[in-house]
Order: sequence, then structure tokens, then C-alpha cells
Amino acid sequence: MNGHSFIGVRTIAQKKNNEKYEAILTAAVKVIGQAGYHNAPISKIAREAGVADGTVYLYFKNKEDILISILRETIGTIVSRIHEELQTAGDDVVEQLKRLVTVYFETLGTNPDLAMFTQVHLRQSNAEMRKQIGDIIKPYYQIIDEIIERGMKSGVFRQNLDGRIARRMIFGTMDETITAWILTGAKYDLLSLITPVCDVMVGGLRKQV
Amino acid sequence: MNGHSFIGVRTIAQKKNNEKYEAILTAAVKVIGQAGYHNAPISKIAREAGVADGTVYLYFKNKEDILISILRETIGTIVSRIHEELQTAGDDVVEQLKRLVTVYFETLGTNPDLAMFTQVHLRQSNAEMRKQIGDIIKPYYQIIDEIIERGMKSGVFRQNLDGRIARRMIFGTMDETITAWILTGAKYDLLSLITPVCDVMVGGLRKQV
Amino acid sequence: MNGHSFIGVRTIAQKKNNEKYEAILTAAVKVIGQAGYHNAPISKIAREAGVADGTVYLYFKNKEDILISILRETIGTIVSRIHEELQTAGDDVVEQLKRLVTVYFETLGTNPDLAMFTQVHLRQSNAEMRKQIGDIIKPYYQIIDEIIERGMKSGVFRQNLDGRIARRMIFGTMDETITAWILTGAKYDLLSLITPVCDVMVGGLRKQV
Amino acid sequence: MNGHSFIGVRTIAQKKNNEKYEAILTAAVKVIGQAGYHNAPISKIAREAGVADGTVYLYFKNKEDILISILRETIGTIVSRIHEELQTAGDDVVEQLKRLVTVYFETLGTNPDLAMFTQVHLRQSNAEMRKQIGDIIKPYYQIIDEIIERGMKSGVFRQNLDGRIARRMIFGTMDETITAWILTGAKYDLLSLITPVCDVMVGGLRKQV
DNA sequence: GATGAATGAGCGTTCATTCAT
DNA sequence: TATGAATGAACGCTCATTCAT
Repeated sequence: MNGHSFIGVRTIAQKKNNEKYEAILTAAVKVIGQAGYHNAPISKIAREAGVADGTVYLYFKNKEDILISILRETIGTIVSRIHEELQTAGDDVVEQLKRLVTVYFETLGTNPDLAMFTQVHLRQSNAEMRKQIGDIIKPYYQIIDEIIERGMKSGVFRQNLDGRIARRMIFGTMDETITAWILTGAKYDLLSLITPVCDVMVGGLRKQV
Repeated sequence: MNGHSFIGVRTIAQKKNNEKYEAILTAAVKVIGQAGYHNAPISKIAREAGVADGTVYLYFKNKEDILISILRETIGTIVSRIHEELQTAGDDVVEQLKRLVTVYFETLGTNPDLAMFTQVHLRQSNAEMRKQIGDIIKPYYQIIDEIIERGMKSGVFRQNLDGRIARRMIFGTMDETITAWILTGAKYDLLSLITPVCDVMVGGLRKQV
Repeated sequence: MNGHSFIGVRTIAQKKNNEKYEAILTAAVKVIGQAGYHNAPISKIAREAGVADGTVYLYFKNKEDILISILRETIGTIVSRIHEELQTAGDDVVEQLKRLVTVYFETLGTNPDLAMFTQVHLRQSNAEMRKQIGDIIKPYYQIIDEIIERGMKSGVFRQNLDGRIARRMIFGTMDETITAWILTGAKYDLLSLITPVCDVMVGGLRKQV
Repeated sequence: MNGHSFIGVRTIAQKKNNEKYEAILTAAVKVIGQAGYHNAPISKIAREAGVADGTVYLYFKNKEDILISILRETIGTIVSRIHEELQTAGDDVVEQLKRLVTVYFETLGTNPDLAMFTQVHLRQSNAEMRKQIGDIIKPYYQIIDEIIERGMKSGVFRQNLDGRIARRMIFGTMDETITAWILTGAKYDLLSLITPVCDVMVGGLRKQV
């Protein structure tokens, strides 16, 4: 999902014409990102992708499937990129965390439509979809959890951390940062926030003694 | 917003028939909270509120206006309750932060429908609504900003904090905590997380030296 | 269903505006009768009835419900008219049968659209609908069964008749007669066939010895 | 139409690839018989037949043509089998009628999908198709007509019979019998009804004097 | 104020048919 | 011949909103 394609996790439609599959997903990111899920008729997505309405249903089961597929591709890309980064990050968990934030901010910071999609419109889902979304996001959460655990084991992070709460703090902080960035018009460089965001996550608010 | 109604902060629509106005809002929180914005027809809300469909439009401009109004009432209640709390919190900014978290968690933790509404379904908004939502939330953000500022001035918080980032960390952490709680079924007591959440916000991840 | 209204069995929408309810049913008989169920869009039925598309769904659950309702009204009318007729028919089962045929032929013979509907287009149903159709037709079958039974008891009909087969012969013969009449353009008077049809049903093919 | 294929009477499309032609027809009987005409997409029929969607259009003009062709094959088979039977039936018109009923009941009674097709789903036709259906059925009607005529001439049947009405009684009775059999789940042996059905057709309802 | 019947624009999805390969 | 991807017209149904009573 680096701006123009969905190379990465490809599970569905492998034998299908990848060009159209990706054209539809890319179009959907753009149309949904700008108009919102419920203001993005299939016909609009199809037109943007340069295909007929019916063609969409050759590649996706239904409209929800498009939403899910975008997330799957996005998370897949992010997770595999983080894994790559972590292989050269050394043992420093703070550096590891920084790499994670960097990948996340880079992925969404260079694609406002996608950021708008994940931060705003993806939330327009029903219970059944949220279940699927949760499953897809799991590997991403796992990476965060592992960093936290390593930090606690190595003595860099506090021993009395509640892992789940720490993860929610990390995820929530990144999430809110990106959401604020996209909702204020994506006017500044999201990457410039990597360091201060990591600082506040790692060091908290309190003055060090 | 004392758990079941919207009596309390009422600045707008004071001249309106408060009973029906509140019945509709309370019904909307329940119906939207449980079914989602796009599965919550006006007719369903009206039935739940015990009024006719058309009556809804005597109190609200349109469906979006209901969404906005719920948020306005909710934030209004939360903000005024926080203000109350802060008057007895003394000068300790950590205690002040804790009171803020407590009010937030109490308000949503005792009303799952409302939590579902604010954390999930409120996100189903278009650009114009998001603008309004931003305006409504501002006073809430302001309280957080003021606590941060006082913390920095008093030397309890780090001098090099970026206020906006700190605020996003605080808000994002609370937000993610509540969202996780509601999406996993609200099975545990949200209030039990107040202390560890505050700890991680204030102290960050790093072991104190 | 005497040409312009559906007075008779009224179970649904009793409190609703009967005028529109009947207008839609009458329009549906006409449109479906002439174009067929699958070539009769709701929009066409609505236009013919002089209402908006959505109005149809205030009176009927869905398109299938219209089909079922027409049949219910029709059978209801026919059954109650037959009951009336039988009260003045005396004990002669042949006369009773003749009255039954007469009511049936009169009802459909004076309303070709309705005949087309019941004889041709009603068959365009799925399994679930056929179940409902069967239930609705039951009272009509019952009347036939009772006549047959009385005929056997009184010694006018053969003792070794299989009731179900006799009923199918009676129904099948009437059905086929009306279908042939309607499919050849309803050019002759259906009522003129009452006597010969009854003769062949009662006397069969064989020459009396 | 010997139970599972259309080998036999093949007058049309003889130059066509018989294997695929028949595979498609057999598949269509099965799919349409079980799902109904409007729930039987060409794609489903093609898959069942083991050919590509487009291939269907090499053998049939359109979807309606499949329907018509099935009927043509079916009626063709039935008519030629009746002709065979009649050659060994002697001069007894009652025996001739019995043979006709037997062939009809055997053909459909051993192939529920085909019975479902002819008795239920074939009815889903438009005006143009009904015209064609009428033409195809004509030879079948003719056989019935001829039996009736012979019966009248030989003095076995009544002189004052109306031929068309007699034919409709015969056809309608058989039709209704098979329809009732198939719609109640084809649970009993259709052939067991041959004698009582013939009896009621020939002897009518009235007790013989 | 209150009602609720009526409206009609809008959208997701299906599927018969075509045609380039 | 055979394929099957692609098309796009068509339709059932929903629901926010209005307005006569």
C-alpha cells in the first residue's frame, strides 16, 4: 500500500487480475477516504477504478469486503515493514518502539487518503465487521506487546507495567496523533512528531528525578 | 447525563419541551449505541422515545443534529463535573489528572450505550460534522491543556513537553482504554483502571532512575 | 375482488387507509397479470396505483407479500361467495358442484387480469411462497372435499372414489379450462362452459349404460 | 429423456455437439428444477454442466431457449413413447388412455427434477414463450384429441362430449395430480395413481346406473 | 405542538449476455 | 469451438424528511 499498489499480503483473488483488484482497492481508499464509507457508493468506486459496477463483485464479496480488504492489506504491509525494521534495530527497546512509530507514521503520513480511511472511516463498521477488524489488527498489537515485554524483561521499562494498558497507551497515542494530524488537514510533516511522541510514551509526563 | 437522562447542563433549547427533548436524546443514545448510527432510523429512535417521527424534527434540525446534541450534552456534563472536581483537588496536578480520568471513566463506564455511542458510532460523521464535533470537544481539551501547563509550570511535569502531544497522549490513552473496554463487552469495572492508566500516562514506560 | 375492490377477508392493514391498500392490490393484479411477476417492478405497480414506491412498503412487507395478499383476497372472496351459494343450493351435490364452478368461473371470467394472475403468474413462486399459497388455498379445497364427501354419502357419487383424486380432477379441470380460456385471449364467454365442464366432471367420459 | 439425459428424440441441433448440448439441458433441468427459473443463473447451469458460461450461448440463443428446448425434448420423448405404446394397445380407447397416462406419469414420476421443472418452473414464462410452449405441446394435445375422437366414434365415450373440454379435463386432471405429487415432496409412487386417475377421468364422479 | 402517512432519491447487488483471446 | 472476465441495466428496499390534519 505504498501509495499505488497493494503488494504484500495477498490472500484473495490470487489468480485474478491483480491490476483490477488493486485498482479497485486504491480507488476505494481514495473515494472512501474523501467521502466516507456511507457516502461512497460502489458505483463511485467503480468509476474511479475505471471498471463497471459489476466488476467490483468479481473481486470482492460485497462492500464490507472492500473495507476489510483495505485494512488487511494496510496492516499486512505495516506489520511486515515493522518486522523488517526490527531486524536491524538492535536490542534497544526504545529504538524498537521508535522504528514502530516511524513505520506507522510513514505509512499513513504519506497517504492522507489512507490515513483518513483508517483513522476516520474505518470506524463506520457494524459489530460483525469489528470482529474481523480485531482479528486483522491482532498481529500489529502483538508486535507492540512483544516490545513491551522485552522492555520489561531487560529492565528498561518498569516492572509493574500492565502490558495491556501500556499497549493501549502506545496505540492510543499514535492513533490520536495521526487522527489530529489528518483532521486538521495534514498540514505539517507527521514524521516530525516521531521523536516527541516517543519521548512522551516512553518517559511519560513526569520530570525525571 | 446522570446515567439515564440529560438533565443537567442545558444551555441550548431551554425553551423547548425538556421532557421530549431529553426523551429523544436518551432514546437516541440507546438505539444508536446498540444498533449503530446507520442502523438507527429516526423511526426507531422516535418509537423508543415514545413520540412520533415528525416530533423529532420539532426538537432537532436533522439526524446529524441529534448526534451533535448528544455529544454536546455529554461533553457539557463531563466538563462541568471535572470543573467541580478540580475545585477540591488542590494543587497536585497528578491528582487533578486522576480526577479528570475518574470523571471520564465514570461517565462512560456507567453507561455502556453512551460509551458505545461516543467511542464507536460518533465516528460515523462527515466533514461538516467533524468540524462541529471539534468545536464541542474544545473545552474538554482545554481542561487537559491547563492541567499540563500547570504541571509544567509547577515543575512536576517535564519542561520540554510538547503540550499538544502530551494532550493527545492523555486523550488517546483514555480513549483507547474505553474503546477496548466497550468493544470487549464491558465485562470488567472500568474504574479499576484509573490508577494504572494514570500511572502510565504520568510516569511513562521507562523505569525511574 | 369483484373488479374494483378487495372487500372480504381483511386481516392486514385493517386500520390503514383501505383506499391505498386496495389501489395497490388492484394495480398489482393488473400489472402482474399483464406483464408477469418478474416483469412487474414495484415502481410500475406503484405508478399504476398512483402512489410512491415507498408507499407500497407501508402496506406490504415486500413484493412477495403483494402476491400472497392478492391470492388471499381472491380466495377469500371466492370461498365466501361459494358458501353463500351453497346455502341456497339444496341437497343436490351436482347442483352444489355447479354453483362452485359458477362462482369460480364468474370471479375469474369477469376479470381477465386476475385470471392471468392466478392461472399463470402466481406459479412464479419459490418454495416458501408455495407453502403459504397452499395454506391459503386450503379452505377452497375443503369446500370441494365436502361436496365430494356428501356426494358419496348420499349415493350420488361412486362409493369407491378416492376423495383426493376426485378433488384434483375437479380442480384440475376447472384450472385447465380457465387457463386455456385466458391463454387464448379470453375471447369467448367462460360462463358458457359451466354446464359441459360440470357434465364431464360428474359423468366422466364414458357413455352411460 | 431416459431419466438422466436427452439422448433419444433429437431432431433439432443434430449437427451440434450432442454431448455438451445434452449436458447443458440435463444440468438445466436439475438446477432449474431445484432452484427455480429465476434462481438458476446461467453460470450455475454452466458449472453443473461442466462448461463455461459463454459455451451455453453456442448451443442456445438465450436463457429462454433453454426452457423451450427442455420442453421440446420432454414432449418429444413423451409423444414418441405414447405412439409406441398405442401401437400395441389395441382398439380399446380406455386402454389407450391408460397407456397415455402411464407414459406421462412414468416420465415425470421417475424424474422429480423434471417434474418440478414442467409443473412449476416452466410456468415462469412471458407471453412470447407461452406461444412457443403452446406450439410444442400441440402434438401431445393431438394424441389426446384423437383418443377422445376414437372413443366417441366407437361409442365408448358419450356422443355429446365437447372434445376440447374432455381434453382439458384429461390434461388438467393429470397435471394437477402430478403437481400435487411433486409439491408434497414426491413421497409416494406416482404410478400407483394411474388406475384411480383413469377411472375418475373415464367414469366421472357419478355412480353408474 | 404533535402526529404519522407519504414521499422518492439513493444504493447494494444480481445476472443475462458479449467478446477478446 | 471454448472460455470466463467484464459489462451495465435493472430492481427491491430503506429511511430521512415533509406536511396536511
